[in-house]
Amino acid sequence: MQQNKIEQSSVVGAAELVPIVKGSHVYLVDGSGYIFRAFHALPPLTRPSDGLPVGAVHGFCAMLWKLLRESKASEAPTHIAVIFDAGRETFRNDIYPKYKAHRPPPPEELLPQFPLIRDAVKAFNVACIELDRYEADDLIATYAREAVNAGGDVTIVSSDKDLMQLVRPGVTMFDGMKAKRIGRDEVIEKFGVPPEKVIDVQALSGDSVDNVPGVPGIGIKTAAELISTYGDLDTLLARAGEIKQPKRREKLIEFAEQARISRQLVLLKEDVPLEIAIDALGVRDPEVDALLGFLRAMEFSTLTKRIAEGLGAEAPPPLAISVGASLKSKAQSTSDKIEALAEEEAFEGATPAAAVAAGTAIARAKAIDRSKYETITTRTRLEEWVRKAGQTGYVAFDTETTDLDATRADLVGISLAVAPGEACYVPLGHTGPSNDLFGGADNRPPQLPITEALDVLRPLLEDPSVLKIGQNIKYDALVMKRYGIDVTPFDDTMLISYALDGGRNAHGMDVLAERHLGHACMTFAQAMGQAPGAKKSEKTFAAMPLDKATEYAAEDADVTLRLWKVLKPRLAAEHVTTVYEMLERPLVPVIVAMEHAGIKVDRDILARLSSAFAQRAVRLEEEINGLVGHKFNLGSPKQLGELLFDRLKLPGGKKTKSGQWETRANLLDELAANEELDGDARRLINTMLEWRQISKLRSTYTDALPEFIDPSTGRIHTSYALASTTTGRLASSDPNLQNIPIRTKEGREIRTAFIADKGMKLVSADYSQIELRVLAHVADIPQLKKAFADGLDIHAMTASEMFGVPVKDMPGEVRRRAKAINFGIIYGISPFGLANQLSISREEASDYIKTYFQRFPGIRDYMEATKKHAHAHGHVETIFGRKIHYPEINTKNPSMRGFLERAAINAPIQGSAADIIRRAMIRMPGAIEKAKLDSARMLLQVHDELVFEVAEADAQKLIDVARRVMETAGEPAVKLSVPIHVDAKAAYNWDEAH
DNA sequence: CTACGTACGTA
DNA sequence: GTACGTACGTAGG
Repeated sequence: MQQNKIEQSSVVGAAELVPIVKGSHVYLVDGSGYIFRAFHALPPLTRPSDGLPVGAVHGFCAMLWKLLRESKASEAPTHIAVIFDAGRETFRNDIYPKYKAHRPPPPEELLPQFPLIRDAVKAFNVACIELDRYEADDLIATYAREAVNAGGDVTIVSSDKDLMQLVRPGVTMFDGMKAKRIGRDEVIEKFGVPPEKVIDVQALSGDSVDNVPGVPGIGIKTAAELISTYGDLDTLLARAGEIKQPKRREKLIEFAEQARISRQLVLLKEDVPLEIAIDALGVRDPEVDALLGFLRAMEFSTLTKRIAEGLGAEAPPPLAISVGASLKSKAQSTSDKIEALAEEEAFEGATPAAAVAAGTAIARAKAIDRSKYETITTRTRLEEWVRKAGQTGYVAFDTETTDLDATRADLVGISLAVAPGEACYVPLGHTGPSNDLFGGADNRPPQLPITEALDVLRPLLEDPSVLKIGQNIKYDALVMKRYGIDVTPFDDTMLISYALDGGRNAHGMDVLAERHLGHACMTFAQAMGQAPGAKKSEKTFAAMPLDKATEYAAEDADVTLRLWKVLKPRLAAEHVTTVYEMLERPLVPVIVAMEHAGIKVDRDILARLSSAFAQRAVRLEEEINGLVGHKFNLGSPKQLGELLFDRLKLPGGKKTKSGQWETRANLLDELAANEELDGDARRLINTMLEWRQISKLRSTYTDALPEFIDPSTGRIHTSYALASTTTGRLASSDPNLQNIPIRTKEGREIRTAFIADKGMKLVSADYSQIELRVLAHVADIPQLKKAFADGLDIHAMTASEMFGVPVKDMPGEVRRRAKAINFGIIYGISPFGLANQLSISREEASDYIKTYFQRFPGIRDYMEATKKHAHAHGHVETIFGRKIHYPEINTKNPSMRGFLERAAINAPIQGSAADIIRRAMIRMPGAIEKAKLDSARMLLQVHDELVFEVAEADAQKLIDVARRVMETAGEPAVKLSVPIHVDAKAAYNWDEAH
């Protein structure tokens, strides 16, 4: 959300084109190179309030500012761009697949800084450029060539030796960190040859970091000597036989081709198809508010001040309380405090543990007192609160509405909190108690008109320099979006808690308040009171009197702020900042957009199905009644169980733990397959199963879904819970669109009711076998990895390994069993469960498992290691570092322990897959925008599937984009050692698209 | 009206 | 054997 704002401003400035002429000076900054160098060369720096690593961001901002403002007039840039590497795969991998293959992933502290630096570039109103399949170096080479051709000068801001080949008349390099120019002489000093021969030297010497092979045994020194003697690489290779040293001669002859490939790898491409013309890179003034807002949000106070002065603007007040700083300056005066804050860049910060302690102390210092909250009904008081929040730099924020469903909720009020105990409530849509049929319009309490209040609040809620803190802020953001307000930037205490304590506790506000503040929140029911007569469903917040509403609403904001104080510092202390910043927080605006978009549903199709199902159910019911001889409630498992096992005395009955007969579908299936049963009994059971299926489809889907269609748009807006599962998966509700039927013919018909809008298509893209691929990767199983690399049928391969059956002409039953075992492994297999699934004996299942582990000992080792880790640490982790806690895993209760162990085995696999698709979703809007697919929107997520809507003509293009984003979603943090495959299809309804 | 168990839809 | 949400019947307030 913050990015959007900054992007807009840079787009505005991009309108004017400045052609390159003689005297133009183009600065091309190697962004990726700078990030790595700054990260390793500069001392680590963390944001005081939350410990987010920002050292590279700081170094980058300081360097960029210096370039823009402090270079000598003769060297001042007329054009400037910062250029980044787009992704891991480039055209060089087509030439040489192993190029840069051994690069380890960037360190954890660096990951959150990549997007921040892109934001920084935009905040400076400087063009931020990257292009898929090309490295930053190629873009730099291309821009440099264009600039020189047009008569301009070029400064490449980088110290990367790979760029030295570009130095020539008109092109120099500048080391942004050492503030040192690199010209022809410096290149000769480094390589022993002039710039135009650098690639020949590199082709010989290779580069172990980039995995450029070169010629073994030849380093830069020897290479330079050889090239100087023979003139260039081709001549050298042609005349290699003349070389005196025998070793060197042999190597050069043997590896001649490898040297030529190496030259191709190091040679920069000077004719990249540019998306942004060089004329569009003209230097623009920064947009003051956006830039200072960004710097302040990073909490660089000295730099903010310096840049503010340079821009002739007032420095914004620093964020009031960095936890560590406030600790340090406890007994100081306000002015001392501000002075202390001004030095916070030098301030190393309290230890993370001390920051946590301080935050907790602040949050708990003042008791929660509902009588102290202010009700705001005048513009002046509201403006005063907005000013206070602006000065503080953060504000807890909560909305009260008429409905729990944000896509249909109307705003009733907004509460704010700026410090523990300092909270207010702004009523906006209270109707007063409704004692009559007219909604009590006459009793409407005095309130600020909603449009006026929102006009005052909007600048605060959209202020890039003020952090808005919410508890499940997705809800509030969605409500505010419908009132035209973008809440940005934000933190979410629910998501912070989820990153910290997933598996330890739930993350609703009442649970968190109880756990972290020892406070029992006022419940909604308490606030509403037990007004007699009124039905609960008709009680909305709008009817609540203002005094009660203020106590309830302002308490929520107060509690949210206190929770933030307690929880935020823990992110850094417990090493999950990256999880929060990379997997949780950026997902919020994406989900808001998806929920807001909704999916079109054809009411008529559902209605038709519903009545067809109803007729069929009646027929089946009559048939059953005929067979049984009397009526009974088919929907009652209790009555059915008694009928089948007590009255008809059918064999094979099992009881549930509450002593009831079990009547689950797969049990009835087996019963019906029993040859000894008489025909009527089997007919009864089969009819019963059919009735259940049809009734389920009708009640859960065809009858229920139309109720969720928004009458004005014809679309269904589900709600995604971001913090309700233990593993990191999302959950969908109201309605749940993650369990729309697909397995049976009747069920699939329901999917045909999910349709694309006029002129549009639905695109469904789903990961193939993502969890098994994750398993192959994390457990490092050679056969599985090979099978995926070769694109084999993984279940057939498993069967073949286990039973020695060739894959060709394998009986379906054999493959089915192997498939069940593969799933069983993911679920933390047990003989009991496998036996149940396959309807075989426990002994047989036990044998299967034994055979499996003999064939894949690595899987057993992985499972044992996971269990051990869980017992030792109380948690397991996904490949992205998400922690899933199992505090009870050492319980003495064997069946419970077994359950938790299986869950702990499953969690890293399911959770890693969930993290991968989260990353894909986070990147998707940007990728769609970059591909100029304006018509495309992401609508749904079903664990391993994403559903989009797109103009018919763009469907194929979207498929390409979605597939690329999904298949590379783990990178660069994690590159799986198996390929990831995504299937995608477009059609006019969900059934055909899947 | 709520809480729980059972059944069943999805990945 | 993992992870969910919803509908329904039933027991108890």
